Amino acid sequence: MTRGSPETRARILCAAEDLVIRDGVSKLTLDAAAHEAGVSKGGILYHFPSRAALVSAMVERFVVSFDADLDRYGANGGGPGDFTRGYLRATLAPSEVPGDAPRDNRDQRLGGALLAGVASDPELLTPLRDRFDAWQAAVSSDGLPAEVATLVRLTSDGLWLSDLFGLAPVTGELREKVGERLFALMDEAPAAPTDEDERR
Amino acid sequence: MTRGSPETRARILCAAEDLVIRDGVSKLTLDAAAHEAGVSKGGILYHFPSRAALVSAMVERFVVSFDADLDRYGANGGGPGDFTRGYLRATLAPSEVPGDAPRDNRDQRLGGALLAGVASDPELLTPLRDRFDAWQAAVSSDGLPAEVATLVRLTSDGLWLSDLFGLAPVTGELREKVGERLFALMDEAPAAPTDEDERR
DNA sequence: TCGACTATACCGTCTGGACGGTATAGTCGA
DNA sequence: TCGACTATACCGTCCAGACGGTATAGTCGA
Repeated sequence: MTRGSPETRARILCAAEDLVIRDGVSKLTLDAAAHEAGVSKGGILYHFPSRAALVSAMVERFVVSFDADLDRYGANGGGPGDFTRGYLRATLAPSEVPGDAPRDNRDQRLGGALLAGVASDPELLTPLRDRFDAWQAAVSSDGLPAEVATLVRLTSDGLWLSDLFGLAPVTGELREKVGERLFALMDEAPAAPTDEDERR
Repeated sequence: MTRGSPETRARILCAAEDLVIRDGVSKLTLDAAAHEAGVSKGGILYHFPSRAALVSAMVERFVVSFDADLDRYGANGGGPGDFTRGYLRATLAPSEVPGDAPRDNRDQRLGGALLAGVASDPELLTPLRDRFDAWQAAVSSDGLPAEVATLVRLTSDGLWLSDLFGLAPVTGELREKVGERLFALMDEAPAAPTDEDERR
């Protein structure tokens, strides 16, 4: 179904990301992406039937990548609070790479690039929205008080999005301390109100 | 310096916002904005010398509007934690309007519209970034432990931005409970580490 | 107070360029 | 020989911005 070699496909996707990150969404034209990827315009159209398909693939890629991070950071352990802790760790992690400023981090900026790219056609955000709904559902039934878990989720998103847009990103020691506070909040939180508790 | 009547200018800005909110950034053309505002394309160019100037004015307007909100919600009282509390209240407030879902709120979506519009030319974000830097500075020297204040700021931004993009926005009771938790966090926080304390 | 002139606030049209997409012919390695 | 492209040419559309025009209100000297 998807034509072309996976390698070239990935190269195009990376090139498009780099381009958006560097120059902004408006510069993401088929010509520019082709040039950046070292591929002809026809080559791009060979892999992605339209520009929208390209952007859509970029969104898909981001979602998959963050889900993989969640796994990596133990968000699917199943214990109470595991998902929320994993979500926070996955958000915090990129900036922990030594010598790698958060704003230079690829994954971080990637998300923003996509958000921005997608903003030009709100339709393309739908898969991302669905994924976020699922994450929020997982967070709020994670064995922590829902408002504590949600607070952690929102702070993580705030961290991520402010990095993304360069809106007073929080870095270094302050970032770590915020993380510690959040972990402390979760540790102190009373045991989970489960669905059964709710029903009583 | 700014040409044209302030009324028409404001009408154009409002029209552009409505348009972006309704149809997405990519639909914000001079023609479309002119039509929406009941003005000719030439009329728009009379008020804003270029499309970029229009978008830039939209950003400026958002910044001013949020600063006004901060004042309105007592962010400039001068007491310890006042700014941070005001910031949180200003973020929470729109959803408190009865019968007005947060995603339908103009100011909320306005911000997103601008962010998105601006994403196409990262340069235009600069004034917004500067303002955010100032807000972060105010928050973190507000008489609360910096990481608590920053945490509140980030959660507010998370609330705002997830509303904005429709990324699992938090509404209703849960939203209120998150707010309460944050206020409680600030109330419980130890007294301000002042600059003098730091120097010791 | 009247005519000349100016400034302001627009309107409507045109143009040049960019961009998405199509089509087609050809290359090249496995 | 077929899949994976490259290279190039082209079409239709959209859009920013330039430009010339117009209507109206105000100014000012005689």
